[in-house]
Amino acid sequence: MKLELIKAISKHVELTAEEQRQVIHAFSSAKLKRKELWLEEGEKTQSLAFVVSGCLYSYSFDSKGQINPLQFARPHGWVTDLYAYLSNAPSTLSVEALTSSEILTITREEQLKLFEAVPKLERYFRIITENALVSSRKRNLDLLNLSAKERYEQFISNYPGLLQEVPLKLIAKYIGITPEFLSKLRREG
Amino acid sequence: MKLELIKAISKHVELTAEEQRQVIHAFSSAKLKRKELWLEEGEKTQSLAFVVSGCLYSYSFDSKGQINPLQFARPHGWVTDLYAYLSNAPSTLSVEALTSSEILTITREEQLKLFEAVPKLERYFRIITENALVSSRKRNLDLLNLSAKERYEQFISNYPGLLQEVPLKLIAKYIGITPEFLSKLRREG
DNA sequence: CGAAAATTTGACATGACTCAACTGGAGTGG
DNA sequence: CCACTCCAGTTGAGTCATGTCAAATTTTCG
Repeated sequence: MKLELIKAISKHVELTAEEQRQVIHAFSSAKLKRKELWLEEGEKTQSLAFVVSGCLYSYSFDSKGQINPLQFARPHGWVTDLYAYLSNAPSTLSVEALTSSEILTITREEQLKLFEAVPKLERYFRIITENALVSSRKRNLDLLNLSAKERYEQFISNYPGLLQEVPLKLIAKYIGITPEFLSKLRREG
Repeated sequence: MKLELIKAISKHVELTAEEQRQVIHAFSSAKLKRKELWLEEGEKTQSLAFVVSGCLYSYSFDSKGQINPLQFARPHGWVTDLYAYLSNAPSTLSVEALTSSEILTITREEQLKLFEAVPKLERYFRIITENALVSSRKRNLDLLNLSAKERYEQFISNYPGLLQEVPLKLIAKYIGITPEFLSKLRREG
């Protein structure tokens, strides 16, 4: 299963056999059942997860205590509370498995060591972070400019298949509307 | 003025004198007057700007042809159409000076060469991209969870001083409301 | 000074929310 | 295998935050 990680990295930088060995060595693997928490709000673990299979999502709680999904992570994606991961603050997010999932995890400390040992990885993480930034800014734009209905349609086309795995109320929250209103949008087609 | 760039980079990675020389060599400097465009929608320049002094902002046009600000860049900040910069697509954004400004620019091609010559810079750009991603995700959350008034207050505290330099209609668009409504919020205090 | 742009105001319209009630399917225990 | 519960999803009535449009006012700057 660690091969998936090497495959993902190889899309952006080429690793020698020795480098691959070091990368593999730095990660631990784990399995999660549906609804199992990987990261819980308030923890201070500083760990980053690569999704091999399944689907996770990160969320916070809004002012009314409702779940507020932030990011969905599918195979070959990465997930954590980035701010907490980088700064060693206690996590403000939780991360939970939507379906049973396999992940590979690395601690911040291990990652920094790995950067020293395999500097090419700086490039890999620079690139995926750049891509994540492009998506996040795109999302900002969509939130500002699209109507609720357009955001829903956008979501469907951005995450084909997620509609089957994710309860509608999470999708509603993710696109910034209430479940009731999403229900009406769906009825009207 | 290129010293400012070295200063900014030095906050995250240490450069030798020779590396500093190479960095400085790769950038060109430019001055912009108020309202002058640095990057125009549709161009294919693949250039990245570091702000030495002044203030720039990037924007697109919304469905009604209104300016839609995306990012404000102040001294020690970076700005470009990131997607176009990375992928060599024609730019969908424009970048304009809000006040007379000094900037340092580098082309994508030069930047990639520079990464080969000074690998430490991969780290620098990884770090600032990570930070930008944290901010962008924070902004997503704010857009989803805060009321118009709260977003305005957030803006004021995130960008102290920008209120003086930026027309209110741009601020309104940036926080996702109409200038009329912003006007009402400000009256009510 | 005068024109153009930015900001403000007010009347009215509407997209999206709230709340409460209802429906239906998924699990659970007897 | 049924009865029960529980939660996700749906509906509808009423409300509220924010938008629209048009006009008045102020500011900016050539």
